[in-house]
Amino acid sequence: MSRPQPQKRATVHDIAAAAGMSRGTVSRVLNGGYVSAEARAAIEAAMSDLGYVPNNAARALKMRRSQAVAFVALEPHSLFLDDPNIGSIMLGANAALSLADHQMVSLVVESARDTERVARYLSGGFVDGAIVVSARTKDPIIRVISDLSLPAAFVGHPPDLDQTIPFVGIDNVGSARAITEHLVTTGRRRIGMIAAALDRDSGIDRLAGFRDALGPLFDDELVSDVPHYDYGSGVKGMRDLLEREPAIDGVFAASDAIAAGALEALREAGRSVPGDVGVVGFDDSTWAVRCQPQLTTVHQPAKEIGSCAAQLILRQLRGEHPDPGGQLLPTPLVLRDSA
Amino acid sequence: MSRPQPQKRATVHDIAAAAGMSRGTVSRVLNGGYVSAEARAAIEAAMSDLGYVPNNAARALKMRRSQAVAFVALEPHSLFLDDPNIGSIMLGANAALSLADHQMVSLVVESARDTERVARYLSGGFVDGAIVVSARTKDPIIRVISDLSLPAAFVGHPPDLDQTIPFVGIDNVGSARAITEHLVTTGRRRIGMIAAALDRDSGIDRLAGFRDALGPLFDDELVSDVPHYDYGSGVKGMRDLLEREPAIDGVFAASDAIAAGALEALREAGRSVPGDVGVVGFDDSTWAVRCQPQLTTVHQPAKEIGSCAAQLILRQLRGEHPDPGGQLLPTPLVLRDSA
DNA sequence: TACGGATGTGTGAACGTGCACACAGTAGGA
DNA sequence: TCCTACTGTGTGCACGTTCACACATCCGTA
Repeated sequence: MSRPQPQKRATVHDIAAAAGMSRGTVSRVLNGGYVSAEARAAIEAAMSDLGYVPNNAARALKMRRSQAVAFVALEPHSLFLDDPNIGSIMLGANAALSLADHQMVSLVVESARDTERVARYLSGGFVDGAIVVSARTKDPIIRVISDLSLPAAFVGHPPDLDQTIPFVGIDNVGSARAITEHLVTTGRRRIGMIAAALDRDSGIDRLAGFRDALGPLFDDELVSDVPHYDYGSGVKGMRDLLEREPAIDGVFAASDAIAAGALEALREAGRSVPGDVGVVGFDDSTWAVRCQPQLTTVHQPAKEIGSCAAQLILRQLRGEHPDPGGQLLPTPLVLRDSA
Repeated sequence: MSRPQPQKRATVHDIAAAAGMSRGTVSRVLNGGYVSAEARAAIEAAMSDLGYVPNNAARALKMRRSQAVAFVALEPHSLFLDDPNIGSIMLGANAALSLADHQMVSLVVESARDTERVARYLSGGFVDGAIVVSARTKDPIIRVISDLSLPAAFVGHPPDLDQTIPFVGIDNVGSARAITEHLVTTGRRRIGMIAAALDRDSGIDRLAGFRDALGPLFDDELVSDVPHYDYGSGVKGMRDLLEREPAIDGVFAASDAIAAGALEALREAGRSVPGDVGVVGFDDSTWAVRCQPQLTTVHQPAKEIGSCAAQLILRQLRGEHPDPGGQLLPTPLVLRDSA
């Protein structure tokens, strides 16, 4: 009696009894099959009378399908702050799953406690698959998914641990190379980078692309590395670069938020953009159009990434085995005013 | 054969057989009860051997408890853009639920299609309760929750439809009054407001508080209303106000994002802040410290709001009936440089 | 000796579904 | 006339779990 039972709800039995039919017929009304018009009418009347709603838990148990897919956001705290794209990725995934009549459920993992509980949740039959955002290689969630062979898709970077899990992302190296080349071809010569999150693939790859594009022009002294993809880091990073090389005339910021911070630091220092210094960002987030001047940047197709990840799951649920190589989406350059 | 069955997983039966025990004993190992040391050891060995994970769907069916609580975000598209607090609210709720060993699952409702599917999901026994963010009065989700008498809590504004559902929020009227009074007491005389979202309670209440605080100083001409709580709206709203009243010396922006936009418009117009014009915002979001000058604003305790909503659910799950009046959290003024 | 309580274990039923199967009636063709 | 096909309906079982109950053993005490 300590735990009050939730109020009793109508079941197939109840509406079968009310309609004077058997459970089987009710089931056929719900799931298709031969049912006479009168029987259907009687049953539908009973259903709306008693306010019947099918019990998903029972259905999932029997069918071994829940029609739900998890969207697992690891370290969301930093994600929400650093990456304005996470919301768009979620909405993209939701839209795609929605079309296939699947429910997306987002789970956030902040603590070790969360990790364990989410692992239990994923293994428990409440979801048919999982989209995992920004996992680190070592993350225990990956092991669980791998052991369970739960249909999964990774967003952002490949799960080194299990090569059979597909992923979707962008070509960070190529995109960074392309936007850096834009700085070069517009005549910049002393080009620096504010590199962030060098403990993640995205951070490492953007730096690699930068170095790649500059070739002999590359100067180790002109790379300032900051911990996060955020505004504050941008301010700090830019001040740092200005101190090291006052003659700097081009900057590649590893994210739009960082670029926004860099603009602020440049304004402080009395440099004009793009006159004295050309600045480019990465993400094409809301930051890009908010800045003064608006940012030239790399467009991240966040919505498409989400929907692509969803497709990877749906395909696995249909029994297809997507090629494990992973999928890279195009990232067009967006030319605005900052470089 | 069109739909491949997910791979067969170990059940209590399997591990009972492997350990030479009965299902009952296995259940007792999992849920507590009298079990001898040897039996426990044998069963635990079998469990790790076979990689056993309990099936939540079956447990939920039998127990009528899923240990999961939904976090329903209505119109998340505008939320993610407008309200930087939604993430913090989520994390606050998750932390509180996590402590009670409940899984939070976020559901996103964008389309009519989503509404229906989420309603089904909520009624289906996959969750024990629901936290609903920013519902409008007419939202069909409210009806579903009400009909089901699913334990629920609303965030942000009271569900007019069903007064038995508790809510948690802030005193928008009082907070707006307080911050407006700050403008008055610091000597501003021609004070305007950029009011947003006048189709929501939050928008209406903030305007009411503003009017309240000004009393005879209030001038209808000095209110510019914009659709959303975002940066662009702030720029537009401020330009509008400057045109109507060039002598304006104080502005209450309905959100920090709007305030940031207003600062931009003021800079364009060559006004200094706080010298010529004092500007105050609302939310104490990341915008507040990013701006130049940093914003004087109203602190929204987003994390606490989330955790408070979670508590309201947990309390209902324990069988208590929280007073339906709702709960308003304190919103301290944060004095920075913009006014 | 007999009894009550504590400890340990097995068994059957139920949670609410969906599906395979069985059955009944009708119609059409060989 | 019989066999088959199609439509419509009812019944039993299984999904994997928990819980109530029955049973079994051991101990201390009346």
